[in-house]
Amino acid sequence: MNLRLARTSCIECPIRHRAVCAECDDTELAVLEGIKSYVTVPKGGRIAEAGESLDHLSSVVSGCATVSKTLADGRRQMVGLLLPSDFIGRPGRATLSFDIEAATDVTLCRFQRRAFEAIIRSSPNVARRLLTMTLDELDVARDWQVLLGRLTARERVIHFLLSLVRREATETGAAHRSGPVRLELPLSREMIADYLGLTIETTSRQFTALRKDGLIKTPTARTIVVPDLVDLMPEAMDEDGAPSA
Amino acid sequence: MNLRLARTSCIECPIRHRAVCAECDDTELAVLEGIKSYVTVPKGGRIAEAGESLDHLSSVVSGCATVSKTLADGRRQMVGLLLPSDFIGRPGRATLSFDIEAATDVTLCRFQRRAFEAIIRSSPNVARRLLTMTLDELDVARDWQVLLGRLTARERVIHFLLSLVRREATETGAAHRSGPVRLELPLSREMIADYLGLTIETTSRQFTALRKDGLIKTPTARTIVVPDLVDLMPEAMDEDGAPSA
DNA sequence: CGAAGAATTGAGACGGCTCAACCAAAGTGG
DNA sequence: CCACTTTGGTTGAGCCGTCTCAATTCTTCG
Repeated sequence: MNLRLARTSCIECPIRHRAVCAECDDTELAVLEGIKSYVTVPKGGRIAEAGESLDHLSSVVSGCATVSKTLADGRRQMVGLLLPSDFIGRPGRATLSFDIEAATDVTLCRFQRRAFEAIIRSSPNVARRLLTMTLDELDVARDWQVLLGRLTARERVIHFLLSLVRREATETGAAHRSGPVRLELPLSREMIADYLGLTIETTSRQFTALRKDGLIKTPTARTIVVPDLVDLMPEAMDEDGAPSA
Repeated sequence: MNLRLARTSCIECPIRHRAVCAECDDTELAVLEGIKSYVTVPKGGRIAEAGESLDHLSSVVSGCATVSKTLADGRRQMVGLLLPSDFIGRPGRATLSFDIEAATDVTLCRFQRRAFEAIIRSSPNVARRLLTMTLDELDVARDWQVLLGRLTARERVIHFLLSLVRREATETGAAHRSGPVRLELPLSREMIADYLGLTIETTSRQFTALRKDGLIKTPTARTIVVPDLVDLMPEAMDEDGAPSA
């Protein structure tokens, strides 16, 4: 399940400025460079399992992974989506509370737990960056809680689509809030359902409903075209009447 | 809305060993001692509002506060419960994304944002502790996501009760997993409903159902007695068949 | 071309929501 | 001190959105 990649220099790393290492100076980067190793997990592969002990921490370099929990009777809820630059693992604790799986082929930049924990102690830049990233994840998790607790199926799906659009926008830098947008869904319907706390069927029905309402087009099941974002946004039901950034 | 308290020494502070300052040495503690101030917010008072800029960070010393978001049409979802030793605010960012309100009278130990951020930079013990606490909060938020996305009303209420029991246990140190337990609910039915992503009515009905099933007794609306925890736990539906710690 | 997996669609059941009445406890004012 | 209001909680009846179960279509890939 693992495939060693050619060593890439941190300097030309695609996630250099967004990952845990974002605030490192050259010296710190050199240390990380020394202990890192790349690994690729194929689509569908397990990256980590709840309860099992992890001896590597890592950053997602490319691809998309899911964080989820499965109940004894099979009910499943996704609680996190890991994209390039996101961090996996918990310094200071060996075990994880959730399953992590590759939704697409995923390339990881891994660090030995021990070595990384030492770096955190010696390099406040890494520690601070990790704190910021964790606080951001906490905000995401809490917004997700609002979605799961209070939004209707239609609102959830719209929210999901808008979040993908927003992410794409921040990645490419293009900040268009109107006009047509094309999306490649990184997740299957089943995964989207697990993401949104719905069933596959309800999720699918919402997509067709949105299509019939002319809010989206679906050239293929995995491709969504939004003719005009402005039509979608008023239905998103964000907080308190504030414009949904 | 604020009431200044007599200055209490950090040494005899009830949350000394669990809050952000838990890992501080005497020198660091002295610095914190110098910049802290106590404030009490009465039950129902707003501690902070989403979007507004906060110039104090603080620890909850006593009482119970809620973190929540309200949608434009009034739907409300609680996303966090703040108890003694929990931290409020985000170093490195002035604004909060959620409303924070006092569910009971709440006493806070406050620090000027600027001063505290300086401490974080100079004292890795505080930064590390804050990272650990944030990671813990993230785990809580994600378990909460599972509850909101996949559990039935009955399961949610049972989960809620068990989480209160567990918290009480860790506070007092007593770790009984069977036998009668008495709980004082810190939240009204409305707040519990917002916590669980349900309506007041459904929440109330679940309490009566549990009472009729003999799993709990309700001497008053705010007091729950659990005759035997063991009866409640199998219904909690925790992950994957693992015993619900 | 056939098989397996993914997605869609339909029909009916059910859990939780809405709306509304009712009740108990705690203030409040004459 | 007692009617009146207010607040928080419970209960009931009916509706609606989502789930369940099942059949069908579409897609991918050997």
